[in-house]
Amino acid sequence: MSSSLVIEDKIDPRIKRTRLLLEGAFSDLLHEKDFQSISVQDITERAGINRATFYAHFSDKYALFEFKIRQEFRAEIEKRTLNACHYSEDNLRALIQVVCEFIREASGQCKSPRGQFEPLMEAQVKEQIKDLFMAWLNQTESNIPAEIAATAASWMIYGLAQYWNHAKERMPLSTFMELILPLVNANLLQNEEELKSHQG
Amino acid sequence: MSSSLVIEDKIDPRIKRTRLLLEGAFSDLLHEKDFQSISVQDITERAGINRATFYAHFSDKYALFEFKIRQEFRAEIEKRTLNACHYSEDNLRALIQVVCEFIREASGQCKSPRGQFEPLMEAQVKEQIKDLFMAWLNQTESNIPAEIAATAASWMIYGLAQYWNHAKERMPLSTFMELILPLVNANLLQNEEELKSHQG
DNA sequence: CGAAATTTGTTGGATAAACGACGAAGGAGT
DNA sequence: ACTCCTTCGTCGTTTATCCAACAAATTTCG
Repeated sequence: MSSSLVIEDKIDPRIKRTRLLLEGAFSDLLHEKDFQSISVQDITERAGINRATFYAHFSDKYALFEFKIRQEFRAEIEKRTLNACHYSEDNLRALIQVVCEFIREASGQCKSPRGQFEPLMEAQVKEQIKDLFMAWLNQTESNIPAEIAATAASWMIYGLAQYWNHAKERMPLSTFMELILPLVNANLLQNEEELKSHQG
Repeated sequence: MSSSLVIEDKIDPRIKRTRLLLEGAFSDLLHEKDFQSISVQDITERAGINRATFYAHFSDKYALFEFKIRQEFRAEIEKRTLNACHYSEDNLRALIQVVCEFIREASGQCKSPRGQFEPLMEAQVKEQIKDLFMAWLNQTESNIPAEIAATAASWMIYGLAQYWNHAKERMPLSTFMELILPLVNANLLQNEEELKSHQG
């Protein structure tokens, strides 16, 4: 059950505990204040963790935020075992759905998503989308370098998901999905000669 | 806001945290197993606390249980500020109500209350009832030693509350209250000469 | 019953967290 | 500009927790 992208040794329970408390406190605070006005003091105070201990784990609140985002997004991916499988249209559809719902959830849960919030989330989520595609595409040989294809796909998917989320009248996700799936797929089909043989 | 019966210094957050986790794990387990079959290992494992650390706080699971009971009962008392006031019929009524509801709650939350469970709870709760009466009665001078009166009252109240809780057809608490209040009051009215002057 | 497995307390050494203090950086108001 | 106040990072020391191991007690089960 270990992730294919992260090595998780048996970690000291104390570390798990403090990180969990810091994340929890941070989440709570994001419901109340906007990202900017939350101080490290606020977080540690709420968490019942000493301020000095915070800096033993994260360099600042941005690092905590990124850690949290990465972790939550990874959890969604792993819940559907997308990290343990290969490229297919079904898996791509599942991935897009995760991204859309993740963005919707996150921006719904926070006081003012538009500040520093979304750019930070964007960077982390895109990176993970890219990593996932890298794992998928590296199983094949292709005329286009995997990193290029993965980068393109991650930007496209995140951009589309954000567009969907911010739209004045947000259309049903299933409708949106059928709309964009051909687009995303088209870019990846250039690698398909090899893929066909892998999927049978 | 400090309790009149316990000195609570600024306590190391780590201590608070581990005790809280141990208590929580213990509560959870009481929903699943009966008291006897819960091991210290179960508790620490569930709490994410090292087993050795458990023994730094409690000598065994009985000590943890007693600590928990005392703390919860005290919380109920303090919530109604019964610890900060004197004897009166209203306060007595409130106290009896706390005891009855506390016993009902506790025995309702646990898998098999009748084992080691209730005797342990009884000892702790009676002791606290007695302490409370001691605080109430020590404000007065009386022909009967306060400790004697407090002991009698604590046994009587707990016994009546347990009777009420275990009855096949549990009568409404308000009914029961009016039934027993004269009884309990009678024992304390022997001290009333002095009390009258205190309450005006 | 007796063997195997589990739980129990306890220990010593390693590590994470708490604490208090410090100077520096940033903001608010005069 | 200035002071006042808060937050920020960082440091050294103390304390709580972790961990592995141990013998003793207890439970389980054949």
